[in-house]
Amino acid sequence: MNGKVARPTISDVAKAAKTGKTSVSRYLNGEQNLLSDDLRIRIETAIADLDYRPSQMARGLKRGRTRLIGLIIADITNPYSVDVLSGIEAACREKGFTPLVCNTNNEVDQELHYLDLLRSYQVEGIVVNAVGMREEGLNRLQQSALPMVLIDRKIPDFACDVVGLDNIQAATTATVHLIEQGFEAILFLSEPLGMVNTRRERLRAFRNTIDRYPGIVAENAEIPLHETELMDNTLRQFHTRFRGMRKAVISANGALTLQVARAMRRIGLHWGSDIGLLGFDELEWAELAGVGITTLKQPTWQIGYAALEQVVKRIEGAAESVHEQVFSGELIVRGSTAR
Amino acid sequence: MNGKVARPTISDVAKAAKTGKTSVSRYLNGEQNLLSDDLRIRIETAIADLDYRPSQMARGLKRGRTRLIGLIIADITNPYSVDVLSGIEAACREKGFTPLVCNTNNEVDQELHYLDLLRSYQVEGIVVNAVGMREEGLNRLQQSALPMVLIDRKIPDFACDVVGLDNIQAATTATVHLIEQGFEAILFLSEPLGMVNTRRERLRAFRNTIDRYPGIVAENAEIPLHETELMDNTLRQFHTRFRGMRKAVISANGALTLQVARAMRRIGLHWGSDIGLLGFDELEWAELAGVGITTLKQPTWQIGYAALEQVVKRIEGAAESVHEQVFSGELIVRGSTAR
DNA sequence: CTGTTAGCGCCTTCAA
DNA sequence: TTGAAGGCGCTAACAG
Repeated sequence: MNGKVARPTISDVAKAAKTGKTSVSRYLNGEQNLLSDDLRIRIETAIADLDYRPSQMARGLKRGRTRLIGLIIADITNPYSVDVLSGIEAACREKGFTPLVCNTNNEVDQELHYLDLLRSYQVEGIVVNAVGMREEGLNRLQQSALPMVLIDRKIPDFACDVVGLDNIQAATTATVHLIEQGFEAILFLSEPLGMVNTRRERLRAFRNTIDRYPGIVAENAEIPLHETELMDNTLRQFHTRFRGMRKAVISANGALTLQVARAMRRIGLHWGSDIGLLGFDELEWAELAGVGITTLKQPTWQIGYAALEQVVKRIEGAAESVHEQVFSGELIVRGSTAR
Repeated sequence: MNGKVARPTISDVAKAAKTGKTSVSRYLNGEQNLLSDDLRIRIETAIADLDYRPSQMARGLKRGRTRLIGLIIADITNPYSVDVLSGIEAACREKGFTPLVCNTNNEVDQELHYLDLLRSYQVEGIVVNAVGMREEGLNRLQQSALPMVLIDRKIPDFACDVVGLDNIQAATTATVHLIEQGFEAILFLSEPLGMVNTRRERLRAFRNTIDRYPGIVAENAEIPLHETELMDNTLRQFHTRFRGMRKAVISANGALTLQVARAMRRIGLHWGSDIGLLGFDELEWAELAGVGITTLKQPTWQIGYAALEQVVKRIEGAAESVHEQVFSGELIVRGSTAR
């Protein structure tokens, strides 16, 4: 009466429906029109009776199609990633794939580990929001020749489909906005640029834009996320150095904006009055923080969705050359950049 | 030169190492001590040369052990869920399991869909943060007799291991804090109670605590997350009805706290001065919102970790009766509940 | 329209 | 210490 009841197999269904496995298999694979009504109904009821579900393991083994897609997410704690994930998931559901989510916690080691894992589960494609992934990771990846698309960020020296924000447009929009609001000295804050193309592109667009407006001062600084002292000092100095001018800070991503806001709190700088503040990435709490923080919102969900669409295209054999897809950001103006 | 290179199989390795598949299999399964040094080395290099990875699909099929654990998350957009997830992941890594993350988006349909999916991938256990899941879902679950543990919230009429917050302790701590801070009328705000045990337990503990302090007024209201008007009115009324008394609001979870804060903004109520505010769940922006918001922080990561440990125990055959594990919350005091 | 058969890649007796 | 053979649950020829 107790003990593990073995899962019913296709043979059990065949037996119960008094037919062969092939017909059941056909039924399962949508070739139902090839079956007589009678047989179809028998199979239907047998499946229902036994509460049968085909084993994806066996299917995957046989067909080589696992319908699995690997997701490598740099930091699942980041709202950006989560929103993207959400878009990917929706797309997966629509296309009949199942996402295998791997959180690398911003550690390159984990990235390698998960890459292996995904291969061993024979995922049909991968969507990656990479942290580091150089050499080793790249080699493994290229060997496996798996359909893959990058999100947000490119990997240096690696030609691959990418989906992300139109960094030029976004950074330009943000910068112009600040200038129009009358800010005269602007500090672009980012995490260390490294080889991260998004950071570099945003910074470059920022500088290019400022160059078009003589008299406006452009500065930039690279600050690791948790270097609070460096952050405090940088802001303090920027503030005193341009005393008498209208100043503003652009923060290159959401996680950093949080740190900037905290730092301003600590050193008693009020955004909106003492200093302007504009951050990339929308934050659910942006309107609640003081007079509100102006943000540049990315269409995160769409980015995720598009990324998955792109892998699926590749899985289905699209052979076009490397495909880059960018989405425009949207400026959401709040008190922190008011005149 | 191009075209898909077929993944190497165990046979390829065997061939390359000039031996049989059995030995390779033994090598892979840690029975390396049974192999001669010579053979072991040959296999080792063959594996490295071919960059071979055993197919989990085939393994799963053969042994019935997929090393897959299904995670059903009600809303991946919720920071609570993400933190828990993060703990689960860490534990998975340690125990050698792979999480299959399913986001149900708070939809019962999705829950059923994913339950099927997980079964079809033959996951060995499930960790669930359920939304609804009644009848249908339950039946399917009970039939499958899969090791399972619930997170945060129980499912009515379903005996199952649970890991979550000590709601009584937490709600009591929160309530006592407010009373000690001199608040005389306290409104407990939650989403509709429904059959959600966490909401009910928190509310009950709140009322029980207040009962011990004569003269303190306790109220409560149920407000769906996005009913902004209802929220506004409820707060407004509460505020005017107890004019002249020191009032505070407790919000039963993080998502709701965000809505409460927004509503207070809208109707011009300032937490910390006009009214007290305390929310369950820590928020990364809690210190940035006005004078700061006092929160009751859950050890989310630990909860996730513990949940996974528990499923693994079950997978490995623990037959103890239903196991409930609760963690204490920690009050983080900020400006919103100052005297 | 329907059934038989031969593997997919791996592990596990069983025999050498 | 090693290898050969069978089968996990399923699909895809190939016959009827």
